[in-house]
Amino acid sequence: MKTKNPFIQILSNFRNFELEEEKLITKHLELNNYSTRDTFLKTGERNDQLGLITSGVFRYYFYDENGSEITAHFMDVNEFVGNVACFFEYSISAGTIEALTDCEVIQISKSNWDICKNEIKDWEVIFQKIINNVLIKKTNFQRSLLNNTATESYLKFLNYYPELSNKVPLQHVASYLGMTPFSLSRVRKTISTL
Amino acid sequence: MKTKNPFIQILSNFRNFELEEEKLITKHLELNNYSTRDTFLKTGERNDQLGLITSGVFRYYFYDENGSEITAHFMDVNEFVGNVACFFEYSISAGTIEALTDCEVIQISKSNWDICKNEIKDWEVIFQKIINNVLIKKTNFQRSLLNNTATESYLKFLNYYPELSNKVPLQHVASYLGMTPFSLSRVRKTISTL
DNA sequence: GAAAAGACTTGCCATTTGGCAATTATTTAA
DNA sequence: TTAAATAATTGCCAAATGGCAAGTCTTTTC
Repeated sequence: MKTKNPFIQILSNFRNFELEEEKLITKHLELNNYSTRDTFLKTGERNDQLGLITSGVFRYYFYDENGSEITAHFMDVNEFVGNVACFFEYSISAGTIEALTDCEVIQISKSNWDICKNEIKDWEVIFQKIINNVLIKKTNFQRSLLNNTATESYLKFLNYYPELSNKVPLQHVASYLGMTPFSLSRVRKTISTL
Repeated sequence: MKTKNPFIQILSNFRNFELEEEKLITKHLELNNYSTRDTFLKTGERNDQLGLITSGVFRYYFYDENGSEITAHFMDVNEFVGNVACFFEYSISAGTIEALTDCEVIQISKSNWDICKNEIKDWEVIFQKIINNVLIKKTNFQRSLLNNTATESYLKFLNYYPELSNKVPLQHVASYLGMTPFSLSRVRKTISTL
């Protein structure tokens, strides 16, 4: 039996599709490869692609009011890559999405997405639910960072995203957790001697 | 001309409703009053009500792994009150929603919501979008707290939720921002002398 | 309206984290 | 393969925040 397209697999968690529907969806998807440091989306651009990561890691970063670079999200295997707010609202991205490793992505353009929306029942709701779940998870995690020490935050990160710590440079993890690279380096040292 | 029901008003930002639809929706809504310190939802309960706040403020709080009480959300006028994750998934709430002032709420039960879902086109998508927007806003705000000093965080809070600072006890704002009440008290002192 | 309970402020000191410079390790590019 | 650039570590000190106790102010309750 042929292995299912991972993109459809994710959607299938919310509803089963007829073979005809699967074909239609597949026809509107595109496989893309990114090398380390390639960008999926740049600041100021409209985000007209949404992709499911089948290998690799991306990060989303922007510059805050002091000009400091802040890594606000990581996007890992089996997660969607894209600035979802921009994708759905045709708005302009305030940050950049960059590949931290070589990546493979199954992606759909906004125009193809709109076609599927008209053809496939529940299409929009399914995506909304997926995004909702991601956001709820993310909000809860960020909330937990606010009331923790640096060490606790990093331990939670390790627990929450066990895959990421090996793939992502320390400086970006530090930024993501809201601490300096110096602090994170010290935290790691402390943890390693436990 | 009769003033529109605020609940329908909010939904109308996403789609216009026929008069018949509005009647149907209204029929499934209920007006409720809460006194200060009444609970909308308790830890361990299933959240089968979703409400639009027409006056007053609620907070959502839970106890973290150290047993400290953490205020994770405020819900103000024109926002929805409820644990949305629980509402849509019939799951059990990990925290309590409590009225911080006397409140008036237009609410809908899950069973009535389900009825509307079958009767009103786009019903589910509209709610998903509303929740999505709230979550995106919340995530961005929380993210900004991670890279700020206590004073900056409080100034952002004032800017972001200008109404709330007068209505909400200091201790809960402090918890929300991830600092101690002592620190927030000092921050306020500093700010007042600027 | 008085007593009690709870919330907020402030001082003092401890702890945590940040900032910067110097050093080492790792990655990139020629 | 080597030189250059970038990233990570570590020491030292400064700044920010936390913890606790005492005192004041506010709210609740009887």
